[in-house]
Amino acid sequence: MKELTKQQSKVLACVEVYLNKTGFPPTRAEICKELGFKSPNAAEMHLRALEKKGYISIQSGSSRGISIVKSQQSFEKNGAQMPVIGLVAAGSPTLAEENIEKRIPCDPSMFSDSFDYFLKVKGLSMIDAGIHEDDLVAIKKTTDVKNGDLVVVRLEDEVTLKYFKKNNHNLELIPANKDFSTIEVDLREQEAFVEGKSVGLIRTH
Amino acid sequence: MKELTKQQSKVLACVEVYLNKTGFPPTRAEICKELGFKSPNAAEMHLRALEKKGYISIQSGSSRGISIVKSQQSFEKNGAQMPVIGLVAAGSPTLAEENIEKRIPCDPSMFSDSFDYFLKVKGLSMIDAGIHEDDLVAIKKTTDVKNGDLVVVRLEDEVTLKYFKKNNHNLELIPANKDFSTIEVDLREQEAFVEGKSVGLIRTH
DNA sequence: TTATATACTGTAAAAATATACAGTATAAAT
DNA sequence: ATTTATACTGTATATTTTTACAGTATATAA
Repeated sequence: MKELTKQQSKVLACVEVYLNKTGFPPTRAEICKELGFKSPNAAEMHLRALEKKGYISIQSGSSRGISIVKSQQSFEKNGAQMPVIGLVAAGSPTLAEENIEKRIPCDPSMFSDSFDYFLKVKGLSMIDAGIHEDDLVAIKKTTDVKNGDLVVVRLEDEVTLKYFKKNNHNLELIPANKDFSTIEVDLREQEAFVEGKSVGLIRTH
Repeated sequence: MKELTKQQSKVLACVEVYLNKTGFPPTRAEICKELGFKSPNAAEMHLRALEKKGYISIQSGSSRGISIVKSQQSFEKNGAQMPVIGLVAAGSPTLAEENIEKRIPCDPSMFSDSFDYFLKVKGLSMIDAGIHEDDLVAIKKTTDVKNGDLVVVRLEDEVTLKYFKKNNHNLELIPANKDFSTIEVDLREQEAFVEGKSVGLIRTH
């Protein structure tokens, strides 16, 4: 495959980003706007070059008739890359780039319910539920949880993975290990934030 | 999610097929041609209905500005669908269609090593390794296994998932549950076929 | 010095496209 | 008997979009 010039590479990336974001390809004018060109012909020329080099194909006469033949990066591959977040002691498990340990190629719909990220398990508090240290628990971001759900809860600056049980203002976070004790929270005295619930688990052997 | 009428369903399928084939969405006129309508307004009305019901979104004023919000089938998935095979008592876990319980959308490279299928775990013999009944163990087809690997072995017509340990002609298949005992095989007297080894595990909560 | 390739601006026209409006037809519901 | 929902045809137009053409500028190679 022929090498791309710096500008051609930018244009290809622009098309891929647009496609990812909207689900359909950009027009010449939209590429121009994104990359700061002032003439649609600038985009046109780069697209023609990309077509000649085999990276895209252009359906002549069709609006937005661009399709990616060969993605320049592993970018927008086949499947999604789901982020893995460490169970950090301080703060909530956010999807900010600096908290992402790595990404795993898999489909967000691989479990019965969709999920948003993997949480890497620390400690042995859920071992009797077959959840080991370094297992990756698939978390769906939601506050809609029921008693008995395996949930991610933030208490102060501590994030924990436990079974959920709530009666009025009394919240119990129940471990699955007899050496650990249930965390009891009186919601009138302390706040607790439900970050999400587990919909599945994966482990690498 | 609201139900679709027969025609709306056809139009949505048409959009998905077109998108799969070309990489960009169809115009109203193209939908008409595909489905035999004679007025672009026919397509327009169906698209509006699909938008109202939440199946697609339409970027107003943009040509081909259709994006799929909720695919009607699991159709047009990009990623692979990995087969799940039950740990059948008789015969080896083959990939023949009749043995496949279902398929899970995920990437064969999601674990450190690639795998070929999921094996659905029966029984509690590996529970101390955190492997529960109905967990899906990702199996890589190989005979290249080392002592300590978690392997799928076939003895006669029995298939089992155990830890592997071999010294000369003495093979031990070790469970992870003190209520089960190690299976010892003298390879001079009985054959044992290594079907593959586990590279990971997934569980749906 | 003269090409040659890259990288654009600026304009304009033809073609593609979305989309509104005015109808028609049919089956089911009220 | 009349409304309501679905499912279209047919036409027209404003807008979007592609795409050709005529230039400009700069760096590199011959």
